[in-house]
Amino acid sequence: MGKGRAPCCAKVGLNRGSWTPEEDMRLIAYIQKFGHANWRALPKQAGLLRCGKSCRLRWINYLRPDLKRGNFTVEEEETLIKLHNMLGNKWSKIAACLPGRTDNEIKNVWNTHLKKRVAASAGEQKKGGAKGKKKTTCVDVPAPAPSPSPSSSTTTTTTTTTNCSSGESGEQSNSSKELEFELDKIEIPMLDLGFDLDMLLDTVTNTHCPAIPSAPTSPCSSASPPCVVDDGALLDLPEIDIVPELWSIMDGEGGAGACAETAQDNAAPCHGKGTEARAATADDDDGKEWWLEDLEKELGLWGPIEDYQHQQPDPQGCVDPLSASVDDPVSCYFQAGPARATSAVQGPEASAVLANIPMDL
DNA sequence: AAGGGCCTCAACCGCGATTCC
DNA sequence: CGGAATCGCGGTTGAGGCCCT
Repeated sequence: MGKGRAPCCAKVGLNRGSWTPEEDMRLIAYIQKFGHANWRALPKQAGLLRCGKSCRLRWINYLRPDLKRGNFTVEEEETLIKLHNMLGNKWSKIAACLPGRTDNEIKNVWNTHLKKRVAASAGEQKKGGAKGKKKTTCVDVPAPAPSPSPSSSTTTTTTTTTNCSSGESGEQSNSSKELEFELDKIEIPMLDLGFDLDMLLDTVTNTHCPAIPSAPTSPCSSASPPCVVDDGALLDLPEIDIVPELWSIMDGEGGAGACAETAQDNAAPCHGKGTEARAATADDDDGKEWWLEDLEKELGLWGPIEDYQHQQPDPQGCVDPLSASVDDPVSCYFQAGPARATSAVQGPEASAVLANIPMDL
């Protein structure tokens, strides 16, 4: 645990609060080009007046192209309940098992909906008499994790598995057998999720969900090619000209001067442990459509999808002269969709997508 | 129609874990 | 090996929207 923690963005006068479409676009464009090998250096490189943490959060929770949007399905909710039963508040682990959902989203859904629902149903079960021993201890009543699990948070991390098993709560300390044992006890009716409990187990123990169908491939997994849009063809992102004092302040405080250059130097950003995607590489056009449409709606850019579908023959993706003029990089990007936008960004018309990013960056 | 309360969710904060040098 | 830098996680907050009275 480092002692020299960098100051929060608030302390150096960076932007906070809601993201503007332009900021989103900058972030997307940058990550599409260079990945996110260094979150701390990223905002400077991308010309964003945000701290790296904020950028990371925005990308992971909102801009990532492989995100699902909209309400949780019943299946997802059931899965979430089960996983929470097993893992407690390990939102990132749970998120790994719910393709397209973020830990933040899951946390919100749990806290706002499912917790109450589960508590209510648990209460009803109690009233109606605990049916069967297996439920009384395993229903979602988060219990403090007694075990000194190395990965557990010291704050209020809870787990629900402790009552059911040996007391070893950490997901990493649980053997598959133990988890299997847990799963056997879970009473929630198993829905047809397209995967079975073994898959879930695999998921839980490996913190990712290779077995779950339709899970978006993680473009940035260590097994995947590095998130370089076009290997060897990285553009030099122009230096941004925003309040240089700010960056020097940040560099000075964080001693990140050396890091500041890393993004550009990284020919293969997002390599190694990167688990967040750059842009989805899956050829899922339907997925792109909803992703695009939803994101456009979010950013107030949405128009009938047909409008640009007709124009898509243009390989650059920046096409529709009416609703997606190249003067509007945000619109252009979202109309192009994640994968398409990738090529759009790197193509000759990259300047269109990055129009608002100073080209001398 | 207006006001107030409730709910949702994006974003922030702080800290532990991990990696780098 | 130890310290620094960075990442990632989980808890919390607050603005905005929705619903009820």
